[in-house]
Amino acid sequence: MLVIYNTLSKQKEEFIPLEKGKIKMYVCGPTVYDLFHIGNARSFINSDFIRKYLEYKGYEVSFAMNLTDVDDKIINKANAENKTPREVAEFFTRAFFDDIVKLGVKPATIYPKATEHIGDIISMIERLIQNGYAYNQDGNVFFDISKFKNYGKLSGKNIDDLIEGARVEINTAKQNPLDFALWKSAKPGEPAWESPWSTGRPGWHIECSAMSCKHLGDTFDIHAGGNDLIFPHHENEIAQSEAANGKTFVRYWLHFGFLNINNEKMSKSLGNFQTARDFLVHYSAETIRFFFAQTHYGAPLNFANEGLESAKRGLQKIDNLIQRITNSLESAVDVPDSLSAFDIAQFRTAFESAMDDDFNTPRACGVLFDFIRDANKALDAYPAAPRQLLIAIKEFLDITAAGIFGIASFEQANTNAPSLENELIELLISVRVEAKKQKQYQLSDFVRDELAKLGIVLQDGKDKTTFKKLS
RNA sequence: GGCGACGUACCCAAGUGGUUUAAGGGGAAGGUCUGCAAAACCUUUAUUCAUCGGUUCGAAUCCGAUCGUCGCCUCCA
Repeated sequence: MLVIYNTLSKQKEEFIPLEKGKIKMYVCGPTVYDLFHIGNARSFINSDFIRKYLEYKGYEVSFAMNLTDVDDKIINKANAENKTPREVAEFFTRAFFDDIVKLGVKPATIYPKATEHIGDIISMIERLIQNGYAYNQDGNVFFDISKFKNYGKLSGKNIDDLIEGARVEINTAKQNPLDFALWKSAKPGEPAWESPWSTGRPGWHIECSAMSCKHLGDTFDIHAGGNDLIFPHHENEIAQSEAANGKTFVRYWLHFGFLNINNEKMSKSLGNFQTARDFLVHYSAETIRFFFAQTHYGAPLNFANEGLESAKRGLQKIDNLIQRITNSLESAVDVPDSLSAFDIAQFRTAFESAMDDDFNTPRACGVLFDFIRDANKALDAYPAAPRQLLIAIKEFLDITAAGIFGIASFEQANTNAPSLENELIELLISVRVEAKKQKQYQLSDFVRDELAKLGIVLQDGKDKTTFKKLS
């Protein structure tokens, strides 16, 4: 049974999709005005874990992620760089896709863009006005939160407290300081579309409502995003969508904890961020994915060098087993009963029960490492590598480490399959073995050291020397 | 000011009433292997869960207080 913590109810709930076997899922995507940072990457990668696990469970997942390509920040950036907002948006949209692929994130089913849904947005606003939830003030349309009785149900805020809070800006055009813009009339030079109210552009929140409803339906299963979106963004999405459609908007809300740096939220406005692109110069995608997987998606996570180094080393344990399997598969012998001594099904069950419990990736990682330890032990028990056991171990790793987590890869494992390079290395190894036999240790150490300089590490085993290429 | 989250070993981090006298990763120590190393693998590493009270047959887990950290209330994943 899959259980998900729902922000709306503040508790774990059994997950039952609206339509059997199918899941409609929406994650708030980027505003394409800059490269995204690793804090943003945390949301994308956590969504990726969740999506891949749901697919592993056999669900057909329709996964939509919006691209906000019209926004103040894009306009500002364009002005600052003497470009059109469209050029800025297109440039960073491409950059987004490049980086997401490098991070090993499976592309969403659809990436709706705000600028391609202006018609849907306008018709949703029209419905809101018709239903009495919105008003036009000199070409600006605002949502009237006093008309929506459940306003605050997601974030647990009450309207009076919010009004008292000193931080709500007074905007005289609004009837209530908490009302928010659905449509903004454009200033000269800004991107703008014709509408019944003014030549202008959509407000921030409405695009998500219009696009998610269009592509996933008026009611859909999962909506995820960063913790900071709970209020006001998601609160406003609920108000708009439910006021326009008269139906429950989203059934399960999940929110990602922040990536902190020096125990402070990493954010564009604080300037304490590192772009994902820059990060990938120093570390692999597998490292950051594993680093994220070791903390629950909802908990805050401090981004520190120590933690990344620790993740990087931990990953080697997985790689070593993959390397071991890849190398020994060729010379493996048939041992049909080799499976009986090692109960893989038990690990599969443990892995699933961890993931079924609100996508508990840290616990699932624990299962993975228990598995690795036991798999090594099981293999040690055989004088020659048993094919059936190797295949079963590989299968488990393929599903978990390589598949759902994307923190390891059999494709990238360096094989000792014949290639000129590998044969040359083998030749040097046999020279070294010969030198060792004759106790010419100076020569054998020379071969070892020189190969090490080339990134090839020799591993003297019991009766065979193997090698490993460092990437 | 309002609302909320969190505080578990040297570091990171699961566990939220008995199967846990607390998973897993890093680190450290020991071992196997080795000419020596390295790598790899194996083993060990918290009677204790911020502090103090309380509830309970039984708590890291529930309740209260205290201290500390962080977030939202403004754009933000």
